[in-house]
Amino acid sequence: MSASPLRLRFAPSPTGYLHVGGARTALFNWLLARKTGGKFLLRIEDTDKARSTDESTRAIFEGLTWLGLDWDEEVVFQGANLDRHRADAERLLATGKAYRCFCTAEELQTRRAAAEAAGGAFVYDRRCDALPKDEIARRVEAGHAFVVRFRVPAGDTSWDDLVHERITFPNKDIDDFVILRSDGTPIYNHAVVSDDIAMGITLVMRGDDHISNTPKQILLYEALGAALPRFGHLPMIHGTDGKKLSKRHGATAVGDYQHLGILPQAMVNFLALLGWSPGGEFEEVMTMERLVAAFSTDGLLRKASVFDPKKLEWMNGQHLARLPIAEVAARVTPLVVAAGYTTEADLEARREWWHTLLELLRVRVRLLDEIVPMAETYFREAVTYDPDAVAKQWKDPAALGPLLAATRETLAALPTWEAAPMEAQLRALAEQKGVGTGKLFQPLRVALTGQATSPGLFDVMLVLGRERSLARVRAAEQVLAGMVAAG
RNA sequence: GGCGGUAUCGUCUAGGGGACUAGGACACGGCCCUCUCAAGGCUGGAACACGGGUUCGAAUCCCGUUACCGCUACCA
Repeated sequence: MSASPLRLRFAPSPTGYLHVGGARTALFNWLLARKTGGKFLLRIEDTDKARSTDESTRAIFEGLTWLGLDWDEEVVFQGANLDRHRADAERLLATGKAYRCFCTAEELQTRRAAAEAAGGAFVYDRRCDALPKDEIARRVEAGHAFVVRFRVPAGDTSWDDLVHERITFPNKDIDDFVILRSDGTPIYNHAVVSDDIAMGITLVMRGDDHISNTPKQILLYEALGAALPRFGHLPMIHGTDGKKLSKRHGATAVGDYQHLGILPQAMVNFLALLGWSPGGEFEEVMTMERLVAAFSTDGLLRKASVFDPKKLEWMNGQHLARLPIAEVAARVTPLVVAAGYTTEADLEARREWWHTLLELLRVRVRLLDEIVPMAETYFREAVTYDPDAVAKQWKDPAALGPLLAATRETLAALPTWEAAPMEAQLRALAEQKGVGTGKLFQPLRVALTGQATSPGLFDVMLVLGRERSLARVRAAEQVLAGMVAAG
């Protein structure tokens, strides 16, 4: 396509956390940069001093890093470019592309209210543009406050959007917008254009809530005599109720999902499929590498999509099941250590055992954190019995006690502690006792784990080890005996 | 209100005039597997917003309507 490498950017304002919508925008820019050998730049739009915080800036860095979206070159802080923004505005003033406006915010507010009351749309009437030169000079001399307004020329402004087709705005519908506040700081559209020009951005890919800003920005590029970049407007991401995603929908920051136990690769995969499709038949579960290879602006969709947490969870389960076990261990180890079950050194010492346990558990969960409670019983000496499991599986303590005793003796008699002979002997025992395997295995599961559900029984006994398994069965026998005695 | 954008199963999407009795995925139901729970396999219900055109033929092209979303600040 284009001969020179693409220069793309993600330009969030640090006024909150990294939102999933922003993350998706960043992802698409990153994907395209990596796919085409272009650059992916990061610019922090911190010109709104009142709302910008360092904490938010950090959250953006952390969020992007967690997702694996690394940026090229130095981070640009918009606030540091104030002098250039001002100089560009001065240049527009000098070339007659912009003019000073002395109307106060209060006056404007009143006129706007009046216009709306009359049922019409408010457009600035250019009264200050009609001021005589000497009057302007007099007011400036007298120190009257003024803003700088861009004089929107007549005509139409249009562009070929990368996602949409051609979009056209009649200039008459565009107000003479302010580019410099009375305190000399730039307004968004002006700062963006000034910075995008300075950064050499060749493709502006952002949310489609910026579509109506685009004609203003194009006009600014032209007035500044700069080459136009291409524009691409991505659809929004909505909540399950079809409304723009917000706090009401629960977790909206990527950090929220990180703490919920979502894997970054799952988040990336899920987000990539919101507003983009490789087209045709395709496997939905993809690695970063595959996404980069498959990504193309041709597959960009125009319709807003709904963020479905259920599908994200499913996606996470898929990635969790495919991840190399060492990576799963790296992520779960801190969690079980934090839960107080064990220490990192202990897990390192019995790495193989730990990995075996994780293999058994990971396929049964969708979120990383869900592994933690499941793993607990394998770290404890004694079993904590789940009341529901006991109520369901230990209904007949008098009959069960002897059966578990027989089970324990059978297991204890095994020359080796291996799954196959274990299973063969226990099945034989069930048959000999005239009970279905379920009638034997289910109560035994409760005896071994305290739970009604668990990985396969023989896997459980292997992980537990011979001594602990036998001890737990014996403990269960005692509990059952107590139940019989208690009536 | 004005301007702009969008419109395929509940959700994510395939589809770019005939291959569509509209395909896949998530979710939901059933069945299989089975010591439980998952995973996996099979399977069921479920959609082209509406109305006009264009065409031999429209989910696909055009127009209108409706709905939804965004913008409409000396916010970003």
